[in-house]
Amino acid sequence: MESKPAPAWDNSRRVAHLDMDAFYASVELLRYPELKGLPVVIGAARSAGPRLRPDGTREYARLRDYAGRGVVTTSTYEARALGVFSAMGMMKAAQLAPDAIMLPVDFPVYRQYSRLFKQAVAAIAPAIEDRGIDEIYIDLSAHAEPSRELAQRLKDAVRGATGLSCSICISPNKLLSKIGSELDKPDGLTLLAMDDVPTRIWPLPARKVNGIGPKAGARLESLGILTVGDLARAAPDLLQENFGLSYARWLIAVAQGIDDRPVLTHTEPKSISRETTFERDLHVRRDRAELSGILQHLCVQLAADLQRKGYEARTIGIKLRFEDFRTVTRDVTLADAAADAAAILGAARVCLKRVVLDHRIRLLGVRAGSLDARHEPGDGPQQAGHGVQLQLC
DNA sequence: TCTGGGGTCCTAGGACCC
DNA sequence: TCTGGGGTCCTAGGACCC
Repeated sequence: MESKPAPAWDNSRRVAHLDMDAFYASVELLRYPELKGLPVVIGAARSAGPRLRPDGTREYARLRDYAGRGVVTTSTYEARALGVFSAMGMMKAAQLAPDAIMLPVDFPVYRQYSRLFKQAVAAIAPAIEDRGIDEIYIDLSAHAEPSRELAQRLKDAVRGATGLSCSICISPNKLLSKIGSELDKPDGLTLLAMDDVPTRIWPLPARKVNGIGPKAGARLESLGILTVGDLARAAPDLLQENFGLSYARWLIAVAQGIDDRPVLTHTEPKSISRETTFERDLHVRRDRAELSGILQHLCVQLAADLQRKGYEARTIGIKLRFEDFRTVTRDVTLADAAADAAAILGAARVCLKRVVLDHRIRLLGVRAGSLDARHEPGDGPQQAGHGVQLQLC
């Protein structure tokens, strides 16, 4: 019995990527079925939901009525057909689709549906990696059932638990499954094997690869590399000159569909943060009181998050975004880990003093990093995140 | 019509220690 | 006086993702 080194990829692995279709929008359509078939845009956290008319029908806000700094969180496929996509400014979306229905985001409801679909999947396949509210990876290597049947069973379970459709791809790794789950959206079911890479992956734009973002995509394009296939044919030296050794190596592997990352069923958080973009840019001196109050509020919220989740932080950081969109961060390591608002605020103020404040500010954030699991209650005095005298700036 | 909020990972320089 | 290499921590910024 010889022991062979692990191959660069393992065809015996089976990994699924499951992605809910237009998740927030689809949840809203369950609540407001009369909106089915219409362009609907979810965003505008500060706006109100639909109003009930005296005759019992609902009156919805239109995108044209929007004024503010929000971005589109999700849109229905009908809105996407009009050019409205996630992360687009709501004001721009309003230009493209003024008559589209506008709804505020309702995270508690989406989280509830998120739990429902993940529980339904877990009942069939428990090795799940959480990738946010609307998508997961699933390690199916231990299952015997053929991929198509298994994928269909997962989709049926999700629909049964939530009434919602999802798209799923099963392949030998996370990279391919992530790409594949998009190929047949919505309500998709895609199976990919390593042999399919040249025919099904190479024709795709390089930007479809998870990890090739706007910057790398543009750089690749400037080199004449438009598709994954172009990437597979690119000279390694050219890639290394432009992206550095480690990213170049990763690009080369990715172009062959190679990805060894395991499905991580449990991870500890590395940081917890709170930030807010103001409705108008604030002036450091003239709006000092308001800024102070916002900083204090963020610290109280962050302390509550830490305590609820059972962590304390050894570093505290701030984030500022100026009116010109320039972003700066500062952070400081504490002598003792902390989870209380007063300590966080004190550290945030230390950070703030290290920033030259010569522009109006549009965003302020506070971050807790280097997290440790907190001692069990009863180990010592725990400070509450409220009721403390907070003196600011 | 300027661009949310919550994260992860990587790079890189300097401090500091052995 | 000048000269090392390695390891780790701290800090800042940036790319990327959902």
